[in-house]
Amino acid sequence: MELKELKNLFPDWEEGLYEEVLEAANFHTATAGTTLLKPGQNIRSSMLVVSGTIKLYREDATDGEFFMYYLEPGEACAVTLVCDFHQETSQVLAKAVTDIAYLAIPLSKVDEWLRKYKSWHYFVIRTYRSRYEELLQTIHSIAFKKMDERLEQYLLRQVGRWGTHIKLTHQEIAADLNTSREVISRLLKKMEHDGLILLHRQSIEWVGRKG
Amino acid sequence: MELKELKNLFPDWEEGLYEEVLEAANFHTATAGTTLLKPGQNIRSSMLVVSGTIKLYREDATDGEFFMYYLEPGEACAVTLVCDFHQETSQVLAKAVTDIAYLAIPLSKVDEWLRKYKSWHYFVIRTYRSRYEELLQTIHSIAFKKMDERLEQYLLRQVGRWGTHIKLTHQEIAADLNTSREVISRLLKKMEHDGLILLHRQSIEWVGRKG
DNA sequence: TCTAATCTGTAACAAATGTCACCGGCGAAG
DNA sequence: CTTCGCCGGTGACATTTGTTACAGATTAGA
Repeated sequence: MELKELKNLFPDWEEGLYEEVLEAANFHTATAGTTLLKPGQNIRSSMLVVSGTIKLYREDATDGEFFMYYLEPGEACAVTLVCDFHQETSQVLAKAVTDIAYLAIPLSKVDEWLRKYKSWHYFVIRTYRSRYEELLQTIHSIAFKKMDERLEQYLLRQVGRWGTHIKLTHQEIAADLNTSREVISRLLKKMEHDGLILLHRQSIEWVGRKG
Repeated sequence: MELKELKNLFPDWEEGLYEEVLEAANFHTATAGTTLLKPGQNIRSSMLVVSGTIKLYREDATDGEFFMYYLEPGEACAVTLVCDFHQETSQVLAKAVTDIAYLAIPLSKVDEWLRKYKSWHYFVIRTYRSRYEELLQTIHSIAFKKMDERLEQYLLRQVGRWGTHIKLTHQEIAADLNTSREVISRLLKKMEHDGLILLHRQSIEWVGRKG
């Protein structure tokens, strides 16, 4: 992990901070599909994503899991950043969507830098704030939108993230939107009928709105 | 506002912080029903609740408003605490539910103390974190629970907050749960039938589960 | 007192979503 | 090649929630 690369990923930090991070952090890699964080697990370090994409779920014993958000390069996991304030074991599941690389920061350092580096402090707050906004957004969708709108929004985000060729099964989409596979199949079929998408096996192609 | 009272409300702060807060803060009061924060309004100060209860809504131009949470004495509004990092005007509506008293802290001080007082920093983070947890909880309810369960949960929280005599109209409850009055009436009637509550005019009495 | 507004109850219906049953197609493992 | 499991499609139906339309009851105010 090079200094230059780090500065690129996190452009808003102060000078001394980069060096400290490089020194204190452990560089890790993992292959697609790996579970990075299990619910109930004690969190000892925080994650800064270097490359790849991570998916975060909220786990619940009774009702299953709930998709929270993606983590991308240059972002940090808000949950692990502040989870030690009460020694809590956050009920979160993190999975690598692609092959990934990340820096693991010991929580003691996270804490130490808060006082030492203003930019780190802001980074933490900003991370939290943006996640908060995202959650509000999600709530808004669930509370006010119907499934067809949510699905379209979901697909559009996938397109923005990985291009017009969406490699997801109906099952996976249904899981992310907390509904059943049949409902998704139904709505996708309708969207195909409306010329928004093309349905292939294991994948969907976004062709957008005509006119 | 006395030092002793302040220490009581916010027991986890450092010594010098109390004095600074007393000096920098403006003490305000407002009567029940007052709108304390309008969406789009520029936020110049953060609120620390001294007495009474405040209700926070997320405002949206197209789909109306969404009830977020209550603010109680000893708590701070997470939204106003960090809203200036990008000069944003958060889309939030705050209303006094009861007569209230609060301290208004200039945002410059909020920022200054972050670096000066570790306990203040933790206070801010903790505030954010607990709101985050609460949002997750809310999402969970909306995503997984049906209306009857949500209603029961809602009523139970009211009971915990203000006692078994719930002074709310069906209309108000419906607004908080983003549904229609008729649905609430229907479900309440069923709950009465099941012996959970007694319905009066303008109010509901919680009698709990038998056995 | 009379009137208007608000609150609650309810029936009937519409729409959205969840569930069940079953089918055929495809691909991986043997 | 055959079998098995996952993927997608689809129809029928149940359930939940939203909507419309009213009616009676209570309260506030003129």
